[in-house]
Amino acid sequence: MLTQFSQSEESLNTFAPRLLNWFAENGRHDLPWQQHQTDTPNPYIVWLSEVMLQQTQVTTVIPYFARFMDTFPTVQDLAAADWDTVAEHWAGLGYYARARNLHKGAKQLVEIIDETGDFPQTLKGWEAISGVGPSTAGAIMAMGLHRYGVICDGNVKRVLTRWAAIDGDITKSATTKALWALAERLTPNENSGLFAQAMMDMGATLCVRRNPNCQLCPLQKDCIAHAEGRETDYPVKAKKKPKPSKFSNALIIGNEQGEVLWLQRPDNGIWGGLWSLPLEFIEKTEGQKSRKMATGTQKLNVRSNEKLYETEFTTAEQIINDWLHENELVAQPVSSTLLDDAPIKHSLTHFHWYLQPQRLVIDKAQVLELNDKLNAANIAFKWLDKQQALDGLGLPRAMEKIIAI
DNA sequence: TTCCAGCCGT
DNA sequence: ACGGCTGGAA
Repeated sequence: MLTQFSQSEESLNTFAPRLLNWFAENGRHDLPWQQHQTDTPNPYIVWLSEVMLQQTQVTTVIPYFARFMDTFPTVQDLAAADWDTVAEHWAGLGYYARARNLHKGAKQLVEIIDETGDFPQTLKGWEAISGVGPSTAGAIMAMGLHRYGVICDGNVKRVLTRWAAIDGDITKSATTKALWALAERLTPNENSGLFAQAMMDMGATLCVRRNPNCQLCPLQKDCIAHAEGRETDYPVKAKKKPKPSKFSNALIIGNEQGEVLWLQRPDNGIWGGLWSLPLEFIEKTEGQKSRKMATGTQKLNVRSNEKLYETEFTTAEQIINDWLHENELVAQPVSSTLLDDAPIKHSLTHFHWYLQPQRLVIDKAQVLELNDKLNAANIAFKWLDKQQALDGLGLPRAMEKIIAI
């Protein structure tokens, strides 16, 4: 079965040489993960940088990459590290499942290296590593091993949907398939690593989402979207649903030494594996806030739709919320201004989150009681002052915002 | 202030 | 098909 492409054979055949020529003369060659590149490619550097770059821009990744390479110069160093050290290095980059998969992947890689003497050498071998999917595996094959590899990430999809006027929704599997087929058709057998870098660089610097710089583009003469003046109509994506809003109290529970209680979040869900203040989900309806009660303790009127939020309590938060309620302890709102509450707004993938810091100081006996309850449930927790928390814990940005008040 | 991109796991 | 985070741009 011959796949049909909207571009001519001539255009398909000259795509790679035009792009490679542009990259050689105008591309970026001094990114940190490129500087480390020599005639002997380093799969560790490519794997680490590609995972960091999966959902994050180059300028954001640069300092994180430098710090990772400093602390974990080899995959063995990363595999041997404690999770908390890895989390602290990743904190702020977001999508923390990437960090958990990276750490797990390092252990998988070390096991393979111990068995075979080297990193995986095949696409399938890399795709078996946690956190490595088809595009990252292709990038590692091409740039990390100097073998043949095809990438089809967001940059590539933007370039190709414009150049070939592919107007299917790129979130649909049929369109994804077509884009991969085109990417494979265009990737040269030689220098697929340079080609991958060139595609990503072109997409990131010229063929950008808004105001693409078509004048400098080596693909301009046969770009269908450009010919139609419809560059920004591509790529086609389904419209997004509006995000709902959620409201939570972030409990700053202090002891008499001025230390605050921190909880490690479970691996799944928001901020998985990082540290957070205990959260107390609240429901906001028609301007009224009502305190959310954990299962089994509700003495207040329970609304019929409250179950929607129950699963969002972690076990630790249920214990703390129950204990506070039993002891009739109520935290007081902390305001950045004297006059009114100023919740921290934090937007996540599919909802906006309003976090209201609330403070409460408990005495020595209460601390011991709470510690006992958390220990009994095997909860990971720490009492730390602000600076200790900032320096020693992997904190999500939202927590940094809260303790900055 | 609001909107948006982005790849993998489940 | 959906959830996950943040910084940058409009």
